[in-house]
Amino acid sequence: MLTHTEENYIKTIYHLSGDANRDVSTNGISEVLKTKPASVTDMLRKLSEKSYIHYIKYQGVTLTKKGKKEALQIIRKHRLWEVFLVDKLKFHWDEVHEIAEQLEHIHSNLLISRLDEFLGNPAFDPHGDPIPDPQGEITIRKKYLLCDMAVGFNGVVVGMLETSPAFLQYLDRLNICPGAKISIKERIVFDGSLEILLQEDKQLVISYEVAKNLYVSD
Amino acid sequence: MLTHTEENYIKTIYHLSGDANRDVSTNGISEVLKTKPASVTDMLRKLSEKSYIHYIKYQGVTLTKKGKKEALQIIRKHRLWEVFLVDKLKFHWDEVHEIAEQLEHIHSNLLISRLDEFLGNPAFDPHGDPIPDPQGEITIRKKYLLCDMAVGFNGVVVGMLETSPAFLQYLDRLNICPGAKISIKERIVFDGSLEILLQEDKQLVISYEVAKNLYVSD
DNA sequence: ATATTTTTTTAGACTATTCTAAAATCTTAT
DNA sequence: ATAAGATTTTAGAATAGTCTAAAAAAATAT
Repeated sequence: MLTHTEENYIKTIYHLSGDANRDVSTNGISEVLKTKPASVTDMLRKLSEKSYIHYIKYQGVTLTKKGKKEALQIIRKHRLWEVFLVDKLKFHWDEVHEIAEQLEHIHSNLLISRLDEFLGNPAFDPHGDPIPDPQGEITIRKKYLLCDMAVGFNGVVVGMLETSPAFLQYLDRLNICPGAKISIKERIVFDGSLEILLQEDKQLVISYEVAKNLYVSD
Repeated sequence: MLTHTEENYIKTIYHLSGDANRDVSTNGISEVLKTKPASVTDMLRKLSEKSYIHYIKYQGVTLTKKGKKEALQIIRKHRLWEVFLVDKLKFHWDEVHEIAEQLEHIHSNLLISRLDEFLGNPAFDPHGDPIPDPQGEITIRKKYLLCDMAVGFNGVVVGMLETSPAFLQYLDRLNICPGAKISIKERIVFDGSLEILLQEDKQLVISYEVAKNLYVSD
């Protein structure tokens, strides 16, 4: 069984390597995990021995099939717990990450399948990210920047490019959050701002700057 | 902040010392935690330095006020999670302990108060044990062995003396579980067996041997 | 009261994870 | 092509928690 630390490294490698399974750098990992590169090297040797990663000295790492499977299980747990925290315990979608970071390390398959069922088998977490199924399959949902969509577009908010507290607070004030329904009514040519309809009832105007930082999907 | 290990030691000392805050032995702790006495000694020195326990070499330990407060918080978390697992995720009351052992170490006061609220501020866990309130106060509920109660008694099952799988499985077959309402209709003089009414609708007879191992409260 | 047994502690060592400092390797700019 | 700079690895050490073996203290039995 993996330790919390090993799980965190695997998860970080997954996030850094992206869908394309690109090579991940030692420094990159150390930055995310706030450890020194030397510590990362030690762990990489260990994970390589346990065959969770492909690792060649000085050349970066990728996850093996086994490692990727493990990463997806951890992400599945993390995102299911986030849904629990937001849907059931009324947390704001923006304050659940740290708690889910702890909960994702609870070991019990039965717990996770029961939780999944209890939550109604959600496909996306409160940030709009897909929740891997028990086999590690994820529903890929193409996402676009709102600013690139045409008048008449109709879809849902699935995330933000910019994640500074200032931006998130502003969005919150506008009632824009992941999962919110959004459609484009008009584009103001003068400054690129958009007139939108939110949740099918609130009409408002958002600046091009805001639209440039909002991911949507249809 | 305490580590998982430190929390486990504090919790164990609390459980071993009981309400009366009796002195706890090094060997006793090592047995519960399945570590060697030498390891316990090391940890006791550490917890003593952090003033969670009163510790004099060769004389056993008790919790300080600070230690007891900490223990009660951990127990509060453990028992609230047990309620969650049974009430919401449909676990059997007898299979939740190990998972709760992990969940009790999640650090977030907000999480626990939200969970408490979500569960309807329960006073007892699925085993019938009291859940400390946020200040660490516990509702003490006097418990008796069912065999000692008179005909006409009316109350609830709050625990078992014997906890072997065989006994628990048998109780399960009879639908006797903590929280179940129970009243005594008649006592058979010949063998001490009891005719009882369970959950106000099921009438059955249980042996003296069974009644001797059932805790009840009114 | 003292010898024996049990309990507890000390001393020294191991594993996991981290660190610092220095060496090795790779990349980039000329 | 090579020097300078950046990245990565190695070497050696620290901390938390555990262990074994042996010493010290307490409890017990005659």
